[in-house]
Amino acid sequence: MGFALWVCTMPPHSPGHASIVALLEQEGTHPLRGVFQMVAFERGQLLTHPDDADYIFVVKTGCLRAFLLAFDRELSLAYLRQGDMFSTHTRLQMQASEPTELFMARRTAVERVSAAYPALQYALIHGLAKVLGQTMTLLEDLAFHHARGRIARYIVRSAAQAGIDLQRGQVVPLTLGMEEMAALLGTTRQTVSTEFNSMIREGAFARERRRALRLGDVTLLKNWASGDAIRGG
Amino acid sequence: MGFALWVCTMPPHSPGHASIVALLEQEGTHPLRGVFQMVAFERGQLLTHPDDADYIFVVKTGCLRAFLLAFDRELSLAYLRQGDMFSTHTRLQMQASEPTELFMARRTAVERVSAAYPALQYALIHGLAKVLGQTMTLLEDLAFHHARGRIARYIVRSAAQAGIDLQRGQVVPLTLGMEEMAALLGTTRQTVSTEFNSMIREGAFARERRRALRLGDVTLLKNWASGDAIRGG
DNA sequence: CGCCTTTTGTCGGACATCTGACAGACAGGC
DNA sequence: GCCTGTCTGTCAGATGTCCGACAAAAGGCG
Repeated sequence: MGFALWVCTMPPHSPGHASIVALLEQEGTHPLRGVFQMVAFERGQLLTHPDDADYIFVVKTGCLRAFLLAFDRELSLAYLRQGDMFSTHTRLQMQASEPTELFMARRTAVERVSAAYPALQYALIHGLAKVLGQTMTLLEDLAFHHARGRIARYIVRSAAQAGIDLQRGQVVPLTLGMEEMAALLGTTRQTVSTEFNSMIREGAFARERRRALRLGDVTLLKNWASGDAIRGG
Repeated sequence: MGFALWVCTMPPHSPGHASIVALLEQEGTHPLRGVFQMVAFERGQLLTHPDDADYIFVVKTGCLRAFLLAFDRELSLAYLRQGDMFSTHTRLQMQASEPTELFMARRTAVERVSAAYPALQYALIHGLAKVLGQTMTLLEDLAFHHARGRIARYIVRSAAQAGIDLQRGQVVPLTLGMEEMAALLGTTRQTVSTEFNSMIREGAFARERRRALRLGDVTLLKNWASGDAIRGG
């Protein structure tokens, strides 16, 4: 059943994630309910365990931010939402970026039952692929793009995730504020704010509302997203 | 069989990798030999396939460099050596950094037989974990450390991989030259060269020979590796 | 509607790194 | 031993970003 082979190749945004949540939400004495417990987190709360055990979790509602932490800096790697599955026992910190409910289970318990539930395996691969994909994107951002290029790439990704074509007049919802965007793009909120407003002044887009923008000259955006290498920023 | 669950938790440098190469090297009509073919690459040669198919490979001899490519910049993620298994169908480019022999198989064929060969699954997890671990290290380098810190961390890792304590007088072999080190640390060879020589002048180590150094004041090295955040470089 | 908290915008100076260029050292081949 | 190719060392100037600080805007609550 070498589904791990897919980790390297699977696109992160595959459909069908709600099935694992539906499976775990079933009432009664469903066997999985004995494996997973539901835990709630407030906004800002970290995912920690005193015994540092190895848990697998599924996001039921809300949003978890996976990030690296060093000194007093944070680098966000991914935002995990409903249906996303991942592990606590990594180098990554996890924090609820809004009120969040998780299904949690010890990894050893999940291993015992996973062969009988393909949806579990599918969810894990999907979660891994999502973080891996975002990790590669982040590496490209940090190694090859200046701040403006990273912002442009984030906007293009946000449009794609919302199923919106890159055309003048379209409204692109942004799920992150300035500070969160800075943490995801590996820079500071001052740099993001300054650059973002400069891009608006150059006509690439306009501010529609707090967390949405209306596209303007999309050629500018595309050029910044693709052509803006560190060379000749 | 949820061994994919281990991807998140497994330390990348686990023992026992030679077993997969020994298995694949067996003579005669061993079933795996029908799945894997041996391919040789010259130094500098890229791993490409005209049909862009999805292959799994195991390094038999030599070394493959996995890297991201953008414009004319490269960012190395990992050097795969004997026993390391990985996939061609990722965003990563692969290049032989010395003459190299691989066992290669189509992913679909590997999936059909992997349940019968735990060594295959083990090798894949190990390969994934190695690249993942190195990816996290690289993200920490790029996001949190200046050039000097990255060099110090690379030296500390090289010492650990060679089983050498960080003590004055010890000789640490470095497997990479300046240019390769720069590509692995996400900077330029001029920056690495300038910084490396400055670290020598400050007494952290001395040049033993072309690709080895003799440790000096290891407190300096440790401080640079751990304390040198982007803040207050 | 006013107040408080949070988020965002902007600034000048400091710092880290990149860049193209050039020169020297080293290794391998003839 | 010489030549060539590769690798390494160094430089000055340019560029991008960070930083602490301060102010303004926005949102939520009573």
